[in-house]
Amino acid sequence: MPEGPELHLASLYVNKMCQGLIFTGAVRKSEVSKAPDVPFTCEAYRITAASRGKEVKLTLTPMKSQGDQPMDIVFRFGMSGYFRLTTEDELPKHSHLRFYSNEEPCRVLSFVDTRSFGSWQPGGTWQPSRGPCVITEYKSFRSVLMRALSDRAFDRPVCEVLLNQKYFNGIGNYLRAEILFRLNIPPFVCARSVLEVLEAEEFCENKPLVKAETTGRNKRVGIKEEKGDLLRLCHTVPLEVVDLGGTFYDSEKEDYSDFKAWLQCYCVDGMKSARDHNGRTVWFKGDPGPMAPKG
DNA sequence: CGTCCATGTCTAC
DNA sequence: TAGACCTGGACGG
Repeated sequence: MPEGPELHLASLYVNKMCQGLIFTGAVRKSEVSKAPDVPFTCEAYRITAASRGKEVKLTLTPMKSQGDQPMDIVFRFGMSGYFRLTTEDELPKHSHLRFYSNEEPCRVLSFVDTRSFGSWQPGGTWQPSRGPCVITEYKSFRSVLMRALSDRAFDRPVCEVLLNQKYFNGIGNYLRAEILFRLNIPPFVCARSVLEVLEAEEFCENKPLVKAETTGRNKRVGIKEEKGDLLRLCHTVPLEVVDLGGTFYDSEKEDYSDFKAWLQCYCVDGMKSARDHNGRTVWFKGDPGPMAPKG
């Protein structure tokens, strides 16, 4: 699950489910987790969440200022992380970090991570090597990127650069496929050649967001960029998944059918796939582009 | 039973 | 660039 949209949905989930809840006691770690202990204990505290790209920050806020300090914990989700609020009886398998409510019987907010590639950092801040969030910081995402095009990082194929979290914080393997597919951009063209022709942000900021279903009039007139350019789609395509959100993140039974129906390219029958230079599968349609790995 | 694959980093040679 | 870190589901024999 976890690319930018899932992390953002996770923050919405925590804020919704924990609104009005009071948590108490220590933050507890599973026996098997090798991640750091969270040295926080408090009689009564609240939990709120925020997301930035592929990170979620939980803020634990003591209710009475009796010397207890608030604490931030920054999570990365690896390949399988998510949050769930359950009763103690129904703790999910692989619940690795737990926050206990003061209810009777109590409920538990769990960080669940089957494969344990995820991580957390108590007292943490957003990872400095990661750039602005494509979902929540679009404007600065765009300006940072447009000012950085001389970076050798952009010598790489665009499909690989889209996974570089220094510039595309929140984009992952399914989003890169969906975004490039929408614009018919071959995955293995040089990233800089795609990006250097884009307009500076002031020209794009205030353009109205045109929905995928355009009017017949727009089609007839042939308005250019009705979908937006590559950077705009790095914002709007993840937002589509966020809007899908409730249906698969919020429900108890994991139902991916809406999400699967939303995918147009990633793992879709009839699409091509190839390994990129980092060994990850990239999905696309048509021409792979000139920088495709040989063999 | 086995092999391959997975929405991601992270680090060592 | 290759391997490490993990669990589990799909599929083959």
